Amino acid sequence: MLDAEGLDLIRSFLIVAEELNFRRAAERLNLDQSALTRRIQKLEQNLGFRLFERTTREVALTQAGRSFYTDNSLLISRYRETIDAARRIAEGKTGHLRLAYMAFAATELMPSAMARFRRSHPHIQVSLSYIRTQGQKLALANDEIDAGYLIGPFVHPDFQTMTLTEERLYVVTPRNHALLRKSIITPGRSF
Amino acid sequence: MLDAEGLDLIRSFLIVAEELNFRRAAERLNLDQSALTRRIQKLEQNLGFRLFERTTREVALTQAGRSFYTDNSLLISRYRETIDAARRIAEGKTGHLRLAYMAFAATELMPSAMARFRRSHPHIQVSLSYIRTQGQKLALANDEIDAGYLIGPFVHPDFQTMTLTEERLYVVTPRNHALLRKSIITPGRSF
DNA sequence: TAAAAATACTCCATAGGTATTTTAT
DNA sequence: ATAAAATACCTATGGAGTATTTTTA
Repeated sequence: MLDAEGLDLIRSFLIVAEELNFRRAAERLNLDQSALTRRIQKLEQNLGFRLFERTTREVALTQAGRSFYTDNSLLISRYRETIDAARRIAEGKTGHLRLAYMAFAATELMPSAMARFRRSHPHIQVSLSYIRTQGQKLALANDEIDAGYLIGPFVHPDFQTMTLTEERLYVVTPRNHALLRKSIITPGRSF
Repeated sequence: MLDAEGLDLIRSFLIVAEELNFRRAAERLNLDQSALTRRIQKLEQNLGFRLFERTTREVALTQAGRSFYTDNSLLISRYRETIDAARRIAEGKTGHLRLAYMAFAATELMPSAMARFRRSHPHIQVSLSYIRTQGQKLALANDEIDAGYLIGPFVHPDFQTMTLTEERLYVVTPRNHALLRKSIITPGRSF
């Protein structure tokens, strides 16, 4: 696994700190002892302080080296975890879909789509929230949701829409209401 | 400050993720745009998945890239902190001394030494613990303390001793005790 | 067609290997 | 005398710059 790529110096340091022996550490790193010596020298030079006290007979961490070791062994393993997390997402083994819906989609559209999605993408975690059209537009803009069922039209360069269903509008009045005598009714103040 | 040495790829990624534009990111990194392109390519190749979706017109994070960014945005600064912490120790600006003492040192020796030490090394944190001679030897071996006031002799290749004071032994007896008639008294069962 | 990312090519710095020297026990 | 780290020297890999090509809105 070529994980901590680019962290060669730090990784080398950690190994030496564990082995306290350049030759063995070099072996573990598949590297020549002289190269490892130079790596550590370079790291120490970059940092500006010594990490090891060494004679040809004994290698020991300095106090600063000890601190550097404990701090960074955590850091590297955390870094590896971030890679794994990202990889899982890349491979579709996990993920998160934040979906909003409103009344018109609550009974048929959303539940049946959800059922299909759950079947085809079982590793994706889905969170649902009930938000109405205007709220969804805000939520989309604020990156609080990834998609939503809303009432169109909604035209915006950053977003895509797809018409899933069309519904006729009905006017409901008392019996014999004046509007019933008109042949065309326009939405507005008129009624 | 040549701090994040070796974290070039990650740092480059973070900047591109912020700018979402290779040319601008390259400028921020004092680097040629083509070099930056190659860095990201290399990082992606190392990781094994794509971090950006890019056309010549638009650069966007992939889901995995987004995860990688949020997880690692603090990585560099955390790493810098580990360096600073170690450097402070290396420069003697901070540190920790774990000191043990026992009765004979509690009234004069230790307190006055502590006062001097505090003055000369105000950044070093000192923790004191009351442990008797045998316990101190164990504690030293287990790296639980750094130094201690104990009753010598104590000869061991891993440790150094320094005689701070010598005390005469007195024998206390009831009046007219038999021992008072001897001219030499040897410690042991004799009394 | 214009602006941005990707590629081709060259050059140089740096990192690694081999052989040797230094050092401490 | 020996075992380990450090150094000298050489080579090769890889990363950066320049110039150019490809791509898409």
